[in-house]
Amino acid sequence: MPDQQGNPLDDDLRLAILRLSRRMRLQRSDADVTDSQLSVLFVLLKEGPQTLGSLSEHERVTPPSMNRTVNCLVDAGFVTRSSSPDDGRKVQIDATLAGLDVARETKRRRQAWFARQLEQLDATERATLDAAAPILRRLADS
Amino acid sequence: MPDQQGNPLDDDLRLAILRLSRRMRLQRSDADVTDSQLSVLFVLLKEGPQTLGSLSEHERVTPPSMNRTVNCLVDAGFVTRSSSPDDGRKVQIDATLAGLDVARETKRRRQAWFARQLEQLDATERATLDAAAPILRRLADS
DNA sequence: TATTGTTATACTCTATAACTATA
DNA sequence: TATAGTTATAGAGTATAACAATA
Repeated sequence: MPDQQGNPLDDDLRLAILRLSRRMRLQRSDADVTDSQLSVLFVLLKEGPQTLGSLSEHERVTPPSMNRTVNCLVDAGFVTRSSSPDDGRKVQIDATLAGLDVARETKRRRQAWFARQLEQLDATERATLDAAAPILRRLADS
Repeated sequence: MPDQQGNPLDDDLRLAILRLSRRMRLQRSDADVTDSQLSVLFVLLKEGPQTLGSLSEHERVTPPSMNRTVNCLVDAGFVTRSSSPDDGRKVQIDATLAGLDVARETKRRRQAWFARQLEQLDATERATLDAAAPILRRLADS
C-alpha cells in the first residue's frame, strides 16, 4: 500500500522546504554560536530589547531554558542583562554590538547562499518563484 | 544603510522556507522521540539498514554522537543493533516495526498539516505552487 | 497571592580525545 | 597499521519542580 497519495507535487514542495531550510541554517557567522542563541539574536535585532519571559514565549521554550541560553549569550558577550526600571521583577535583555554583528553576518550569508542557489535558474523559472514567493510567505505567516 | 537589497521576493521566499519548515517539524508522532532520532528513523525507513558510520555521515554528526542517538533509539525499542556478518567491526542498525511506525506517522502528520495549509489557497495560487514545486525541489537537491 | 525570574536536577545532542576490536 | 565502533568527559538545550524577589 502506498504511504499516501494526494498531489505528488505537494510532497515535492514539502520536502524541498525541509531540505532548503536545513541547508540554509548551516550558513552562519563564524562566531561560536548555536542555533538557539542565533534565534534569540535575530529577535533582538528585529524587535529590540526583550524580557526573559517574552523571549521564552517567542521561542516557545520554558523560562529556565531561555535563562540558560541567555546566560551563554551573556558569557559570550552577545547580550547584556539588566533589571527593568519600571518593574523590578523583570530583566531586560539587550543585544550588544557584537551580538548584532553575528545576527547581521548570518543573515548576509544566508541571503548570499540563497542567491547563489537561485542563479542556477533561467528567467522563466525565476519568474515562477517570484510568483510563488508571496503565496508561500502568506502560508508561513498564517 | 539598508541591510541588503537584491530582489525583495528572494527574502520573502527565503523566510517563508525557514518558517514553514520550522512549523512543519513540530508536527510529529506522539511517541517520545527527538528530532535527531526522527531523522535517523527516516533514513532507515527510506534506505533500509545502515551501519553506524553511514548514519553519522548521512546526518553529518560524529560517530560518538550518532552512537548515543542510536543507544537512545535502542532503549526506546525503535531500532536494533547487530554485528555485521561480513565485517566484524561494523554494526548493522535496523528499524523495528515500532520505529517504522513512528517515522510513517510523523510523515503522515506533516503531509496532513501541509495539505491543510494549502487548502487556504485558490486555484490560481495552487497552480503557481504546482509550477514552483519541481523548481524548488531541484534547488534543494542540487 | 500572582508574576517574573532563577536555581536544582536530569536527560539528550553535540563535540574531542582516548580506547577496544577487527581487518 | 588502518578502520569501525565505543567509552570518557564536557558544554549546550530542553524540561519539571522548587525557590526568591517583586508587585
